[in-house]
Amino acid sequence: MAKRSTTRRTGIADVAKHAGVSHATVSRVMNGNFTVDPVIAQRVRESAAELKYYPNSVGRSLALGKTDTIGVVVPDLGNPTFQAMLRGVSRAAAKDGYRVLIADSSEVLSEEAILAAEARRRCDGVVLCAPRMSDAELQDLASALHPLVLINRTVPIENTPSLSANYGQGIQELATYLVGLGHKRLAFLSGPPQSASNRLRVDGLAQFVAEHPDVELQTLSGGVSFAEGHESVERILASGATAVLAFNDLVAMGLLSGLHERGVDVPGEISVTGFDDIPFARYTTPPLTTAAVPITELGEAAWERMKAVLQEDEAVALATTFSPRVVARGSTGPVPLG
Amino acid sequence: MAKRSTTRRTGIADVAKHAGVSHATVSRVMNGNFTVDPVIAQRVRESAAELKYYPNSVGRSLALGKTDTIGVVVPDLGNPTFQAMLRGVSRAAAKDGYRVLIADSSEVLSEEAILAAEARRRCDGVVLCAPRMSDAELQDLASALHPLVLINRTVPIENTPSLSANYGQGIQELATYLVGLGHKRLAFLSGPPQSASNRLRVDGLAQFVAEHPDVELQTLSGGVSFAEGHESVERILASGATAVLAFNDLVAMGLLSGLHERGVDVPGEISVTGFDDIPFARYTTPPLTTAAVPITELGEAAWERMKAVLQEDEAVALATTFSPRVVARGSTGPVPLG
DNA sequence: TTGAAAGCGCTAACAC
DNA sequence: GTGTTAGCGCTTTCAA
Repeated sequence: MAKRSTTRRTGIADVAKHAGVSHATVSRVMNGNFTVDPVIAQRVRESAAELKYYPNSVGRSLALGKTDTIGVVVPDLGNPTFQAMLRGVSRAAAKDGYRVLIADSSEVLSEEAILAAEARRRCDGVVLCAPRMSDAELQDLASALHPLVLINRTVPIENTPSLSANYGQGIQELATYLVGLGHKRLAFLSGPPQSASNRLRVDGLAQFVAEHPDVELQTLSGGVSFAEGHESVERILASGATAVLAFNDLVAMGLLSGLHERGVDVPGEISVTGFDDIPFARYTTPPLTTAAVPITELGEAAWERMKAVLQEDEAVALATTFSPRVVARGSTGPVPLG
Repeated sequence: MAKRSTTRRTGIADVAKHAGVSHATVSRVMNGNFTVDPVIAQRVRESAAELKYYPNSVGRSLALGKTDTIGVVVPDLGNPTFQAMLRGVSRAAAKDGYRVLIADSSEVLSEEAILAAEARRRCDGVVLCAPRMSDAELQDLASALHPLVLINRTVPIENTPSLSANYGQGIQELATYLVGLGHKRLAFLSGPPQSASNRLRVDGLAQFVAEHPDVELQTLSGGVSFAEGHESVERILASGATAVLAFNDLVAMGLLSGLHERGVDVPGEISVTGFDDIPFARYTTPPLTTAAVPITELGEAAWERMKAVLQEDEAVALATTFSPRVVARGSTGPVPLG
């Protein structure tokens, strides 16, 4: 038996009694079923309005077998990239009457699978943003999570669409751009080793170096945050590189800030690139050259795929890749002389 | 009758049958009720594991009359301030086993009340972040929304706690700081007229000016975004002010960027302050002087109040105010000579 | 066109 | 300690 709160909300039964009809009829009216006599329908609507009746969505969900809600699991709600994804998913889903339940794993790997499973239990499907778990674990979980959509993680799983940015291509284009400016000594400030998108960058750069034997590339362990970029200034300067590819814009901005404090001229003495093109990138000093990842669109596309899976659409695109676009701004320039 | 999908998930009845007990016993075991014989409990757990059974949370919610979910309504998911609030609420709620459903009104005023009401129908309570609706509308809605917690909006409503930053005090402290540096001609780049937090700043500045007759203050209509800050450069320069109080950090950063492009030295020729202390504020060039609003803590506190209301705690603090703290950085300096 | 009744999956009071 | 049963609030089939 249900615990009833002190002041019960008005239910379908109250409206039925007030309008002098059965609750089935009220249900029909509330759902716009036109088989109801217009006069009665009107009376029901008036009763509903008078009693301030709104259908209880839990009861509705139970009867309908759907919640009109999807779960979105993100590694860190404080990260602008995931915020933008979330916003894309949320706004797109809202247009179709769906809501988003958020699950923030706070970068705790062991929480991720649990959160995802829990989200799935409450929702009609789940979107996993850049999941940190292993391929094997993801494969295992997939069937329990279905409908499942992956963002920035491509794993071939049946019925599981994925949307991702082509980080490998993006970083290659940035490198190409730098080399075009005359740079031969590059440094890559890498992200977390377990990050799939970091691996894509590493692989992309490896390919780039293979194709450009005259270019020297050093990889320095970096991180994902301002602070980590800021802290790597000394190591970057010691590396002798004339251009730095930072893992992302945050790291690049931290680096820019650190270089500025040390009195190093950017791009006069060293060029810096970011990755993502977060909103702030254009407002750094100098403005940051970066690879723009259409991250909000990725989120929107994730919802479109989810919708298709929910509608059991047979023709769901499986893996979709978005190409980053180099945005040349002031933080990069010709290689310094001498 | 419920629409059943092609592959039904395993329900409590399946486990009951498999373990040879009643579904009530399964329920007891799943809820850690210790009145069950340990041997039987173990058998049930094994059956549940084997069948990969997880309780359906919609059924659970209906029976228990609660969803363990709260709704958070924000005016704009793209705004760092609301992102930080959301993160605070979400993480704090998660620690107590609650999840957050997001509702982004995209600054569309007419959507706000609808979204809030809809969120309330699906959740155990709602948190309204900086609601744009009128006091009257908010009053009307409050009882339907209860349990309700307000962030950055103080309206005396029974049972409705509110958490807010003291924007009036914060802007006065910034003004005091600037005047301490010798500035006498200030400009305020204001936010949206309908924003409650803007009004608090305006009122705070009015009081400040009243107490400092030697200080001249001009108010220029600004906005909330980078772009709007960037666009106001000319008007700021034309105003003749030696120090600018921007509505928030975003506007200040846009302004900083515009001034830099125009070759105006900050703080040599003009001082600029922001408001909020968003994560990027310390990384601008020069680093931004601002009033730090403990926004994530506001979100966390909002959850604590919500929890108290949900537990029908009699002693819920009603209006809690957080004081911003001036963070002096490089974007402000002594008034220029001559 | 409408109402009675079953059922969605679960919890909890009650009886044994 | 365990099963039976009655709901939680809604949708939908079926019969009238």
